[in-house]
Amino acid sequence: MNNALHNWDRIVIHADMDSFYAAVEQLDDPGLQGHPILVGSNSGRGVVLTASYEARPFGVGSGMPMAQAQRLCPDALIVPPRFKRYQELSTIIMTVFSDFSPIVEPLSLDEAFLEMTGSEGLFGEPKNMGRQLKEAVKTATQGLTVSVGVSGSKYVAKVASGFAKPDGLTVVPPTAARRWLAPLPVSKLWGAGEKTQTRFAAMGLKTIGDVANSNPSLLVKQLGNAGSHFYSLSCAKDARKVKSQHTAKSIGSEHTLDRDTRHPREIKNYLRRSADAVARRLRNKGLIAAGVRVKLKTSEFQLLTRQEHFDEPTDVADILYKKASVLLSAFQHSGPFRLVGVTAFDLRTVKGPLQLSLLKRDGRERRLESTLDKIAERFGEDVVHRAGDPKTTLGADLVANLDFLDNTEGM
DNA sequence: TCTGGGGTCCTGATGCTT
DNA sequence: TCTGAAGCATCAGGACCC
Repeated sequence: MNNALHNWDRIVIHADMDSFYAAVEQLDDPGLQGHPILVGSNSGRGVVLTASYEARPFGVGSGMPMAQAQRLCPDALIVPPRFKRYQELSTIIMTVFSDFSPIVEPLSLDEAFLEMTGSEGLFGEPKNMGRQLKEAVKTATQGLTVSVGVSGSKYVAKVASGFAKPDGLTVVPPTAARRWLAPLPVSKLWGAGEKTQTRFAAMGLKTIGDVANSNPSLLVKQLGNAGSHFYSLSCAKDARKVKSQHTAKSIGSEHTLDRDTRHPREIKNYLRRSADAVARRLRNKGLIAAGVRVKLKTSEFQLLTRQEHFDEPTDVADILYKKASVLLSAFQHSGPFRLVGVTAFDLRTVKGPLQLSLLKRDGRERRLESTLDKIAERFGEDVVHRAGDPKTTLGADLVANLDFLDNTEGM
């Protein structure tokens, strides 16, 4: 092993595509290359999703209202997003990542952590790992660039990947991490947004080094548990593992209205649209929801929520909608509202939802559970998931003929 | 100037159970 | 049977991230 590796207990890579949506648009349409472009909706109340690097010197960035971005950069071309295409390229990129490590934790379509500990034999020292990863992504996507950070923890790797964008490669050995972080502003602490930064400022803490040299018990007193979290990060201590398994905890759909409204009928139309979208996504992912939450945003940007559990988990749009409509009447605020949303939460994997609801009626669900467990044992979970879908032959069979279940009792 | 949509996690209040 | 405390679950809201 290389001598330089003696100080590396862990090797973590954070890879982050450079202005991903905008780069994809420029890749697919060479006429856009070299021009400032803004990906996002140009209508009504849209914001910039991604600005190309040509647009950024004008002060334009993600999350900025489109109207404001256009004023700052009048020559910019506005391109509506094509999420399907971004998803396609994301799949290619994640496949490249998985060629480098069996443990990949995607954070979004365009970034991920890779656990690289123990792969020095394959890819050489950390810097070489980063170089090869960048090259592989560029080749697989026919030209997209990725910025890569390599260090001994997720946090430092993440800060490092953003250090030399675009097309950067920053390697921070674990022993140098605390020193490397020290001069950076507190805004680089993961989880410290605007509010927290204001509180740090009030405490006289401007840099990560200031936080690392401060009194941790004072931080806890001022910021609660987050105080000790930020203190650990500032000292480059972050033992969180890279996790390849991700299970969704909630699925939501929300709409900002073209104009604010206080009319229940209009709001219910949006509830219906959102409930349909959520139910579709639940079914696509083979999930059912045990509860639903309604979200309203007032004209003054106050966010209000009401939630409730179902008697039994569901993925049916109509049930989501009906519960959401009931919740709507529980809000004290009469509007007007600018945003309406529906979120399904407390998600579970489908285990024959249709059959379960049918059998619940005649008290046979426990038998079904054990039957499905047996099927899973013999044929794998995937078969059980497909059995839960009435569109499949197996699912249809199960639904059509409940006697099948009785006959499989002795399986 | 005027603030999207998809999420996650945390905290404090409240209510239920033991 | 009543009551208070402790523990836990749920809910609403806030903050944050991409």
